[in-house]
Amino acid sequence: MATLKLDDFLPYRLSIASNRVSAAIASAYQALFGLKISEWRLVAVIAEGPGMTQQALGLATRMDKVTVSRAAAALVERGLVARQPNPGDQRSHMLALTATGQALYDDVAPKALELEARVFAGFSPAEIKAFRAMLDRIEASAAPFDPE
Amino acid sequence: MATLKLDDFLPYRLSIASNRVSAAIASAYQALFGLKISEWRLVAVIAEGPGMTQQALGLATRMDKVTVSRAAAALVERGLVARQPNPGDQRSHMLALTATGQALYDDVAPKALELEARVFAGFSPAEIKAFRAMLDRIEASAAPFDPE
DNA sequence: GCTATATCGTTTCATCTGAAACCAGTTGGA
DNA sequence: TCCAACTGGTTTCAGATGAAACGATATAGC
Repeated sequence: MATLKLDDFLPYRLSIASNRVSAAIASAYQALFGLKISEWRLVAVIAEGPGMTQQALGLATRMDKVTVSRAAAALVERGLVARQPNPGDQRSHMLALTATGQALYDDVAPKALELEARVFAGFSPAEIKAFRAMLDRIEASAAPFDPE
Repeated sequence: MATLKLDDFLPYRLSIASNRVSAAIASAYQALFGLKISEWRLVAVIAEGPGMTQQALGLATRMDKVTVSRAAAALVERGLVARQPNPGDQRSHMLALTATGQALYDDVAPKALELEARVFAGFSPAEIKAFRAMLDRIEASAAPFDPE
């Protein structure tokens, strides 16, 4: 009979570790900038490459279009993001950071990197590289089940 | 100015990988056995060591007591778990698998291990060991932020 | 061109989640 | 032996989530 110790079950460990990290990040962003993770992700991607539609943002952040829609609305509401008309398609808009949004990003990004550094403190660059590579492979091998 | 590519941000990658794996497992359990992940975790822990209270189960599964309460109620309702009185404390019960519950567990456990194997296919034992160790360290270094 | 179908984004709704209030039972201190 | 404070567990409530329905625009086939 197969026996299974929950603590040895990798999907469980992965989930616990990920939830802890997410909770840490979420509360830091919320406290420091009033941003939810979904909003922060949008800001980061828009900063990388302005002028994306929500659909493109959804792909880039792997988030549901509903989540993107709500996060974008919140950012526009707060004046961090502006919508420009999309000449080629009137259903969508191009999103870009406002000056305020850019300033916020310039403020948030270092904090994010610092948090990351804190969580992964004590890992050598080689270990981090290996970890990243494993996440890629896991993501790929679990993707088929995930409709998205 | 610090720049941050979302795709290079480890907490993000960790979250995506974990969510994919969880989604895969959740849908498999739901389809095969009608179990949610919280319910499955309870079954696994109760099988390991019967006669635990919900409070102990919460610690063992790192789940909220509300989640444990609901999962336990569902399992009792389905006749997979039975509550025995706890002689030392009438507020709580000792939970154990029924024969049906045990049979289900015997059925579920191999499938779980198989799914895990599929997701982590292509990883050497050494890689898996290293990965597990990194998850432990991440969990520990993110824990201080997490009130639980 | 005109209609059928597909797509972008928002809204609705049903579900899930955990914080806080709650009830029942337990414990410690006067 | 009381009663105040505490603990195990359930219920309530408010917020978050995503599937499905929707409105508006785009596109393809005729």
